[in-house]
Amino acid sequence: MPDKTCLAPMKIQSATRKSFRREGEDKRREDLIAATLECVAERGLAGATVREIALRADVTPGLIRYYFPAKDDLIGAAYRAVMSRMTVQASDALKNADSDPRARLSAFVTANLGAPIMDPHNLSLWAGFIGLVHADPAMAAAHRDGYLGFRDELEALIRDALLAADKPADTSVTRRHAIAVNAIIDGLWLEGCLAGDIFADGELAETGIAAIEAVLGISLSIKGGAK
Amino acid sequence: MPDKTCLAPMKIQSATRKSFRREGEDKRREDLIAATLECVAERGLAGATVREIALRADVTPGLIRYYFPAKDDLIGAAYRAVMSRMTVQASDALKNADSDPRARLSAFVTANLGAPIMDPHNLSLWAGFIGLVHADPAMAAAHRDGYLGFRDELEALIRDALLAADKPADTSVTRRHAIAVNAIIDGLWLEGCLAGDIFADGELAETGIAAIEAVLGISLSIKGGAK
DNA sequence: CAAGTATTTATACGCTTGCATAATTATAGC
DNA sequence: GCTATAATTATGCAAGCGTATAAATACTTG
Repeated sequence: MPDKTCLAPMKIQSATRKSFRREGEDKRREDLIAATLECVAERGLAGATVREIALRADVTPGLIRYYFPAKDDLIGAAYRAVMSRMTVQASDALKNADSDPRARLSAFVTANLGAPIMDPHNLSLWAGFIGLVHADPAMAAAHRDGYLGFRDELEALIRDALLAADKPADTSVTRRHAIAVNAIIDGLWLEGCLAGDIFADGELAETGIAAIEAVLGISLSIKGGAK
Repeated sequence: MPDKTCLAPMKIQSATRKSFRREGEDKRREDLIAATLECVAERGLAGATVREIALRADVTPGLIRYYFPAKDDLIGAAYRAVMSRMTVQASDALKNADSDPRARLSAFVTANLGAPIMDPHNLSLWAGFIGLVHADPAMAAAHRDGYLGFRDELEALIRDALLAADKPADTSVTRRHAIAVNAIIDGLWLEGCLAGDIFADGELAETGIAAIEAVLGISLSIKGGAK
């Protein structure tokens, strides 16, 4: 039994070696993260194997370890990417929004309860990661930061909206309101992601805004078209 | 190199063979499911391997396949067990509750937003399974059934509470209310499971009831201690 | 108490996984 | 253009996975 590994001439093997380009570090990291998200979205977290990710990124598995010390680091980076993407998309909605604080809160809610944030893929990703949070302290910390950041942003919007409606807006009241409104958004987001097809278009956003108006005791629509 | 498998006398090997008892079929299934839930709770879905589950159930891996054709069947059974357990616990709270519909709704909410339902382990389990729902149609159906069942129960409670407060309770209004209240419960449950330690005891339940009162426009506390 | 059967263990196979390491190659700087 | 180096591929390994199957054993039934 001849040892092919030693006997075979090197040049012959190299004829079929894959050609490649050197990409910038940032580009590669982004590509790998994007490929990871594709895998998770399509086949769940279990489908995001090193080999499958590499395949999607048109790269060899080994390269992943060149950019990420361990697979978990890539997974964690992907998680942060999803959360930050959703955060940015929601914040973007504010940039193009009216200047009235109530309209801004309304726009924020609508953005979170519509495409592309309210998407089954996002839920799949989010859920998959949450399942790990309990075991991995580092990811737990990352998650808590994201959650608190979201709630803080929400609390600021709520405070401004309350003030604009001449309502009291102490920290004690805005805190509790933020918790409740956050729950409404999260809960409806969940429902929409899980079974979006059983709801009419925009129904969840409307329901959410109505519920939030009730909780805050103010109207979020600017009557009379004030500037 | 002698072939131990063939040369070794059988009797010697059997000296260390594990002794066992034959349990009833139901008992074994329950034990296996319980062991599965332990694994998922402690180390995530990925930690629920056939071998680990068998270890916890004090059983050999092979036995699992005797009761469940494939591992996925066990996982699915475990998922259904969790959901049904939570549903039953919430319904139990109603059995011991006041007869006033408003108090019943209040008790239902409180039960869902406290121990043992609002527990990080339950979230871990739930999230892990949700990650699979997207890929597995059978589990997706199981999940949707559970969700709609919960919402239907909630809608009935809401209708009764509204009627008790002399408020209109058409299907069109109860449906939307059920969606909103469901979101509040889910959202707060989520927050509590993920970061229960940053909330005071009972804070989430109180917040939830206050928010629901606002949404429904009724009070859930029976003033004057009516029977 | 003997025989039969349902339950349980034991063993092993084939596959996939994450990770390590050495060989190769594209690119940048002199 | 040459050379050094960083980026990428290729190869392989050890461990763990789910699953298959045969042997062993506890219980049931007569």
